[in-house]
Amino acid sequence: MPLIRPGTTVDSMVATLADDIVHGRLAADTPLDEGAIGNRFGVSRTPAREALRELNAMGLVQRLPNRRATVTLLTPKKMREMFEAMAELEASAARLAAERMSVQERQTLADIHHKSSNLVQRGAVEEYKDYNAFFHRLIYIGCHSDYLAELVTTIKYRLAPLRRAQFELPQRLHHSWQEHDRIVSAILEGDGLGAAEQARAHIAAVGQASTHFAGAEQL
Amino acid sequence: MPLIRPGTTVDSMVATLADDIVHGRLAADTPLDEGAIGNRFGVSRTPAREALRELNAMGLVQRLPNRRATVTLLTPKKMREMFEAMAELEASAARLAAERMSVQERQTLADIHHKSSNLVQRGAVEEYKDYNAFFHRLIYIGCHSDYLAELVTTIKYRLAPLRRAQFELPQRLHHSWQEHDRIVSAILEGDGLGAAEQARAHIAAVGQASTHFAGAEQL
DNA sequence: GATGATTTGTACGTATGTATA
DNA sequence: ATATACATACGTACAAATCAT
Repeated sequence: MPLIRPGTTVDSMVATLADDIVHGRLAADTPLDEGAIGNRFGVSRTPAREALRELNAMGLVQRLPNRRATVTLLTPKKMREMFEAMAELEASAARLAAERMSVQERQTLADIHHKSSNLVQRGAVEEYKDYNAFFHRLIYIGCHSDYLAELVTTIKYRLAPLRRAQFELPQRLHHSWQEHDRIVSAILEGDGLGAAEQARAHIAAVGQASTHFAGAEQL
Repeated sequence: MPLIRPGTTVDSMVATLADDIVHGRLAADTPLDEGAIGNRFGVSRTPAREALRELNAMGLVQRLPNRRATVTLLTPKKMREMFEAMAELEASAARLAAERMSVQERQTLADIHHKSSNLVQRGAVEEYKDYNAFFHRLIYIGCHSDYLAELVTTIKYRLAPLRRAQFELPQRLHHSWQEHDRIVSAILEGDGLGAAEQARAHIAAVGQASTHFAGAEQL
């Protein structure tokens, strides 16, 4: 008997479709027909319909009564507001991490951060993306609030299609590392306010770099 | 043709059930049978099932594969984390409000706040609850971020069953007003950091007062 | 444990609402 | 503007999983 329950049909459909949307394989405004979705996964309309409802609740899909569902189109205004909220939550997580991280946790953060300077010098974009995800995850863990971590992770996920392109900008890798450096310093010093401020500035920069490619007007 | 679309069956079921849960008419851990829910609203299992999925996405209902859904039971840990996240988001909203509110918006906030001191002196608990909701809404509007406002509103909604009892504590009305007073002062002065700090402290106090009745151990 | 009752998961059919020629 | 095509909303049926005895 498996300890992990065999994910239901709908769950796996949701996971696949969410991934398609977040990776841009399903473009914004694409109509999502219940029947077509069902066919794609070899099931009837019933589970397809439930998957669409779930995706709608996540904000990835738009649903109106008696109308076809469509992939959510983020307006520039909404993008800015989501990056702003993400910045605020990252700032909160960084502040709490500065106050609450154990010695061990601080050590690990400092370690992986310093090792990553190597990636910047080599211009290893793909590897840096992985490191970057890990860096932020360490802060979420360090803030010792699963709920806060979940909130910010959810927003990040929805913004993933935009954030993906940021490291194509020249110098962005370098700047990102420097921003991380300031966050790490503040956290190691236990400077909560400083960590919050640096984290907020970091995400603001990410937002700038990301929306630069999304055709969104800057604030 | 109505400008407002006639909400679907599922939507109204969700609204009713959410209200029942949030107002405590459906206690935590109550099993929610698909068939029973359908009967209650005079519909078949299909819409009932979709309503439960929706409530699950909102966090109000717990669903496991092939098992009955139940009303979500908040653990003390989760409660604390939710109040903490709410405090952080309220702090962010207050900070942004201090920076962005128009003269008119500041005027309105100051007005209704000062008028409310009357309610405190009269001990008008029910009226104070209404004023309190309005006070916070003005700050959400003043932060000029619909998305941030939506985030904090959602969390507040889920914590409503706990928050409801807070004003039963002796002196809580009085303290609440004083906390509001410090927030208003900071906002009127355009002191973003101060407003954030006071808002955070306010929600922390709300959390203390609320969980006091919920049997949750204090931090 | 095995068996019967209950409940969920999925398929499919029909009615109704929306879009399009 | 009407009719036709099409998509969704909901009901019903049955298989599979879970629970209770």
